[in-house]
Amino acid sequence: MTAPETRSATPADLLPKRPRGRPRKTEGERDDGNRRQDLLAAAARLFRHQGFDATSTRDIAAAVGMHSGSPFYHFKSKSALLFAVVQEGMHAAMARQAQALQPPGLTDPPSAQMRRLIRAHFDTLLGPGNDFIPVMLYESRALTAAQRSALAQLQDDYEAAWTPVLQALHASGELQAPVKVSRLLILGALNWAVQWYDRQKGLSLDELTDAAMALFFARKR
Amino acid sequence: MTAPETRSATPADLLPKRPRGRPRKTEGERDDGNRRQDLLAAAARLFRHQGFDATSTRDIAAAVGMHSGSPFYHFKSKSALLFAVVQEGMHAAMARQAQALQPPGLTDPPSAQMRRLIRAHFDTLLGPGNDFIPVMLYESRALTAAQRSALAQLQDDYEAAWTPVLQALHASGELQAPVKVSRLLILGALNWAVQWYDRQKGLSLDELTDAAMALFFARKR
DNA sequence: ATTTTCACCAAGCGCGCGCTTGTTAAAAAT
DNA sequence: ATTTTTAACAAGCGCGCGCTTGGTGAAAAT
Repeated sequence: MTAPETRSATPADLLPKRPRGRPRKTEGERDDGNRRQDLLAAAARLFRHQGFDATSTRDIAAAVGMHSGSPFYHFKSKSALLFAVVQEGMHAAMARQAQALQPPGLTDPPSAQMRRLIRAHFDTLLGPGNDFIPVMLYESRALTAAQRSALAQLQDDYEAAWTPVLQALHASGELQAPVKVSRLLILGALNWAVQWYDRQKGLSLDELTDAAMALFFARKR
Repeated sequence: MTAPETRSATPADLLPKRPRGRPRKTEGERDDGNRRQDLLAAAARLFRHQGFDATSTRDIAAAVGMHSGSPFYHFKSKSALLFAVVQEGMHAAMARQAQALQPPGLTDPPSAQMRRLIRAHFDTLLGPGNDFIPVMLYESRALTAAQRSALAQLQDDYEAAWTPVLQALHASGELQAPVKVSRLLILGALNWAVQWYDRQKGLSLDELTDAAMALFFARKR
């Protein structure tokens, strides 16, 4: 009889029995590391909904049909896995932001640029399946000091893009509060939406963006 | 030789050796339960700075000079201790809010009422030694379902006070976005300040309140 | 045909955690 | 003077955690 691990409730007999060894690399197709991606996605989902500490590496392994030790082949520690999640999230967020700011949009009025920045931010935060950034916002305390400062660099880059647009809005009188503290308060208002926004509740991301614009910026005279 | 507990690094010999038994109740003075208060304050501080899961009940006991099992005399579980912390925080917050709204302030303009609401909220969030509400905002996931719904009731009461003031500001044109989503976005912006506000950094709570008012509300014409 | 590499399984170690149980000393009540 | 109550100590149990180590079958490289 094959003994289950320690006393787990997930006996080996019930697992999908994936084939061992190398996966097929069909016709030069780059299929490399897609189990790693599976682990990242599962970890992000679990970290988001139960928190980092309340999620065991066994939970993550089970979610992708592995045994408890196997994730450590792909990530050298649980915290390295968390870091990979937040890094992935930030890279996606910056790609989405770059798309929102790319020409020809750079030439239209500051308020239109701001609307696209906010809309992109909501996509990143609240779009379907986007668990990576919520995890970053609420679980990064579990990172090591080195990982946290690497993350802070990415966050600075992301937030820096907001400053020139806010300065233009301040110059035109549409933004009445100081630029620096405005950026902090505005991003706070947006980030907090993770706590209450529900996609099924009839408020679309476009409507939410409209509300935010109306709240923060005066109509031009 | 008195063996230390299990393998702890806190041998009984090094603890302050508090007197056992009942504390003195000097001349009818109500001194009851002030060790319980010590535990609450220590737990709030530790929960805030290291998170609930990363704080052991041994940490909390050590912070008030107790042995590891003693906190369970005052609180029947770690999560009950967390609940007591957030409950205490909410009661203090509502008392501070009631003071901000008490007559004769109720008769002055909505914008002045709103300023006092925001200022009171910042006191609750960012005032010195106020760890209770930050713990509530970021650690309530560790509560049981029953505790969470009891907490939600208190939060609803607290937030309900904002609605009539926002409605008045909307009616006068000072608030341009819908009231309901405005309340969510505004409270988000304020709550997020816990993440970045630093009392030593030269921005006072009054200045912060000014900035928030300028950001959210248009000057009356 | 043989060797090497990859991606996992199988088993379990040691540690720190929340919490319990029995005891004790001082204060309060009788 | 005796009993009861209070607030803690002393010791440790059992469990689940992160992580490790050795093995193994299939694919890839030679």
